[in-house]
Amino acid sequence: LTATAVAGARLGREFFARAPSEVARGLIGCSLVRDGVGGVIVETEAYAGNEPACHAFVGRTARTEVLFGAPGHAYVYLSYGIHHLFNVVTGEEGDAGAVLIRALEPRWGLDRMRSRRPGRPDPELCSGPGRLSLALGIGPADNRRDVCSGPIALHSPESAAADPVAGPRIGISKATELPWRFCATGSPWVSRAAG
DNA sequence: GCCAGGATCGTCT
DNA sequence: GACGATCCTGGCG
Repeated sequence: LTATAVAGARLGREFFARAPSEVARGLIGCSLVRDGVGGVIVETEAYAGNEPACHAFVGRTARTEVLFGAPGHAYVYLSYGIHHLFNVVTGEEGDAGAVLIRALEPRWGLDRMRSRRPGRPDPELCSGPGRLSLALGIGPADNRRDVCSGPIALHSPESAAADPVAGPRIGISKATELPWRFCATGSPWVSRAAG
């Protein structure tokens, strides 16, 4: 088997200029690739500026400013002092929101992923937001980067996929009632089985 | 297989 | 000075 090129079109600014929950749902089945290394998105979460689980809920600060900015830019932040989590800013400028990419089905550049995560079996390469950042080499220097151009790219699906499964977001303590986690139906590559 | 606990640091009060 | 949008390890059964 040979890895094939990404088939779909690169997502443009307008794709991200919508409510975070719509973008999160729409990103399931799309691909995320950085410098030839990446895979198919199988798990996302939406965060909106008007609900307390979102970092932007506290308003504009040095860290959250990017969330209020133009859609289609990366928001990368340090979680628990250890892991860098990759998000894409959504909504019109001035309207804070983002989508956290939580898991990928690894597809391109597997050898580079494995060398970045020595000793890990393939199912653990990208099955979590911290894990996929390691596998793709995403770090703090990528914060605010435009994903509509440049080395981090998102592409539309090669073919239409089944509707994602929606459920509560993981690892948060506020606004847990919102069903804003989306998983590809039946995918074994998610960080946890979909509810 | 499951669960409890620890690592580690930027950001905000 | 407290708190995480997480991950890994080790103990136990």
